Amino acid sequence: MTAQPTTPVSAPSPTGQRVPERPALEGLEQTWAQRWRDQGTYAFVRPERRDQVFSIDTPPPTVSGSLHVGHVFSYTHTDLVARYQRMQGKHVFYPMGWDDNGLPTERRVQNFYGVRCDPSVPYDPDFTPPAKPDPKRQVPVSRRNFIELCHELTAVDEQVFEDLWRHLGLSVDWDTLYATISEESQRVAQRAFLRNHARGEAYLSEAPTMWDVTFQTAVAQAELEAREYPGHYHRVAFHTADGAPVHIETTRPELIASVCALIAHPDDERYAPLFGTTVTSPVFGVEIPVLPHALAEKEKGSGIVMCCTFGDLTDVQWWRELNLPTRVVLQRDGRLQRETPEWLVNAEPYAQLAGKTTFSARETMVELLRESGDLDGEPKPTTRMTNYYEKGDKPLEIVSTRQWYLTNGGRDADLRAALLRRGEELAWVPEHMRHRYSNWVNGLNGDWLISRQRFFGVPFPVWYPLDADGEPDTTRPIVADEASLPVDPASEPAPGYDERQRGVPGGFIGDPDVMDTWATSSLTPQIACGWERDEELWNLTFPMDVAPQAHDIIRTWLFSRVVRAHLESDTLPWARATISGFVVDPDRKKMSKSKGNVVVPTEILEKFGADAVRWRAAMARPGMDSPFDETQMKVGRRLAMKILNASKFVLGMADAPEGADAAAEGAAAITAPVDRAMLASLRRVVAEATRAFEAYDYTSALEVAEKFFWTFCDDYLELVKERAYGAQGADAGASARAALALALSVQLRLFAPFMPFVTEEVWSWWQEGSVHHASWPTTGELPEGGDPALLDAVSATLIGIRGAKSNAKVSMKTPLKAVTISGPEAAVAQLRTAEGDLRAVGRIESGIVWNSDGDAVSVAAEVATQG
RNA sequence: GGGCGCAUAGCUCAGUUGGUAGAGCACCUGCCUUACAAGCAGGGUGUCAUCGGUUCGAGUCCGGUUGCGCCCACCA
Repeated sequence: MTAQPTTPVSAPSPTGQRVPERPALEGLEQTWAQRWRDQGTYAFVRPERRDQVFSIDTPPPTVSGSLHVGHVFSYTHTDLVARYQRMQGKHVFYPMGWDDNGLPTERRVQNFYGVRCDPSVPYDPDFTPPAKPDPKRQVPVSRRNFIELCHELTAVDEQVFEDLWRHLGLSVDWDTLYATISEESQRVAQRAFLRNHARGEAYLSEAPTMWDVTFQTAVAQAELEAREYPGHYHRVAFHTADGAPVHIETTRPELIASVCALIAHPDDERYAPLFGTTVTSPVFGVEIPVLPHALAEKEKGSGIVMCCTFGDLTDVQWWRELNLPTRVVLQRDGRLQRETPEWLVNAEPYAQLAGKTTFSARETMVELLRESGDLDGEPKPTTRMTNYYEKGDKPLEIVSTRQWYLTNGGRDADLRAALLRRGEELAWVPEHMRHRYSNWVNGLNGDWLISRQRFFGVPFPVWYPLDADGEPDTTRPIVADEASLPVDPASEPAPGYDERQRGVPGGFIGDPDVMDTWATSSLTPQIACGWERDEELWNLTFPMDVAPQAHDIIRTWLFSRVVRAHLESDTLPWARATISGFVVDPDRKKMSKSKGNVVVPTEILEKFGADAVRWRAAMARPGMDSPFDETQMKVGRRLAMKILNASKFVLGMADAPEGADAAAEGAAAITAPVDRAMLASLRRVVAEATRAFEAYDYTSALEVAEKFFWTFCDDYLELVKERAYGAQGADAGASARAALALALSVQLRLFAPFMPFVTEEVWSWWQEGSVHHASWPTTGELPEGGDPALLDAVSATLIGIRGAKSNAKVSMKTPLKAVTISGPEAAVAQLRTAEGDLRAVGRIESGIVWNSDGDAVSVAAEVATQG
């Protein structure tokens, strides 16, 4: 047979759909994804009250990256909760967003098209990218051309993402799709910035900042990543006035031209005599003060350290606290400046360093030190941890620049305490993840640097007046009017000015920077919920109910949204944060492109089907990393297949619409004790699954439903099938059929959040509407009075009967004789009520001896020999 | 160095308030059973990392140790 899954070949059901003769998983995803799309199954319909809504702050994936199986798992986790809440009658506000703004997109566009942005190039309306991109010779294009290419490529990427999410069956409302670079997002980001600025929370400051020399932009603390970096300790001599050497150790000899002090611990007796005196630097002969500071460590290196502007963050602190001179030689492009610094006494050697990168300058400097005799011994190899931009591949430098900052508690104890309280107020799933939040907030060392010297991002809605000399006055920024947002100060004149005054003395210039991606994505609740745009939506959805994310993003996205909502609305942005773990490779290593251990989600979706992949995702509890294992996917696929087959069997059993109607008619027909026992057992399952879901423990909800389902199939279904066919008379058959139909209805709904495709398919065979809008099952639907113990006793008896046949290595249809069933008196009494079913399933030909004895049910029997 | 988590069957993991250790996978054996062979039935498998404490009783509670993972800090 090659029947398609929905080909009508079998008994008609009440809805006119039919149960296929050979149900199959193939094709279900396409069929149902299309139908959900056409019918707007997951559209958000606005109710009257906030408490009727469940709103989700979906993480907008970075579209310039690729989705891996970890995303599939974590987005599935959110969808499980969304579907559960929807079945509980909530109007689920479940938007999707694309994070397409920012440096990652720029980088992808550069590589994909072989171009780079050069703001000095004029716009070319007919520009076409090179046919064969050459990464070594990127074509310079205007800012506007570059941004056009960014939009072009993100549109393509976003379609791929959407296709995957639809394939996976995410029940998002695609009508609420947003993008972080969209006009509306820019408007929200600029408006929020203007309000922060007006309240003094956003401010401009000139300060040493972490700087990526490749991307030539400042980087925020949250984007740092410490990596191991190989280097060498160089033991270098400075000299006291009488010529005695003072040895320091450094891994960065190329910065000796930047040295502004030597520093030792105040208690360090070795160097105490030098405090207050000066030494001269090697090669350059600069007079350097020797100063005490508690941050110097006696045990590190020689105990005395050179402080440069700027080698590391400790240097910055010393420079600030000790009021040291600023002697910068390192430029923003990562090279030493060309002009010889005026403070060098011996200026001549500097010519050999001028214009070099730190790496070659270091080599040169070592040679210079060797020649002057100030290098003591050979450089010793070492490995240290160094800060990198998480997306960069060269160590960060520290340069002094003017940047926009947003208060985040890093410099203000009161704000920090308030944000820590927000972390306490927030519900966390799992609970222990709240420590990561407080850990991060307590470790902040400054405000949030939000400006980036890049192009594809939200511009600051700010201009600066130019004085008579054409110099910008950054102390008097001109801010945009809220009504004009979004605004691009690079192409629109400042309020009160004419475009012709741009760049001329007495005129204005636009702020050239853009906001960091996080400065926009920190506002996803505001963007999605219609802040200042749609008051009704805002009141219905904000603060949101849940913010799902992986644990790597607590310090960035999660924290930054808390900051924004706190500053703007004096509230948490959502009541609860749910944290997913990672999918790691079988060796428990993080998946990454560079390791080549990434699993591509489309492949596993094709191979096992969305329901199976979702099943596997649901087995990963919140916050738990889980190793990728294909064999686990097969288990999910088998469950999906079993649901199809068992459902077909149950619905076919009815042989008439009666079975289907029974679910709606109620439990009156269900009289057989074993039927009532099965439903009583299911009643417990419903209670437990509901309790689990309410605690966001979708894994337990699935486990309990699945465990019951296999018992239902293996024991109950086998036990009652002959009776259901009518072997024990009309009433007994009706009881079985009604119980089967009710149990099927309940179980399909229990599985619906996990396996939306297969449950929807089966539902369509015999029910009206979507199972995803059916109500979550309640204990009230299931009749009281049954005793689950009877079902347990039946299962034990069946094991005994089957064991007898299995031991005899005969087929299960082999008849039994001389059967004795033993067990506790109560169990035996219960089992006798199911005698007819037991005889049928066991093919018991003789009488049964009932024996009230022992503390467990057991069966003794002989296999009837052939002939 | 600071924080958090984990350690239970070959693998992945459950184990609720302390009361004789569980599931699935894998493996072995059998069965083409009228929904399902991508199926079904049956089968055994453990010094619960380690040391100590509390207790009549500890996988579970308390303290220490070891190992692993993650986050943060760490450029002399």
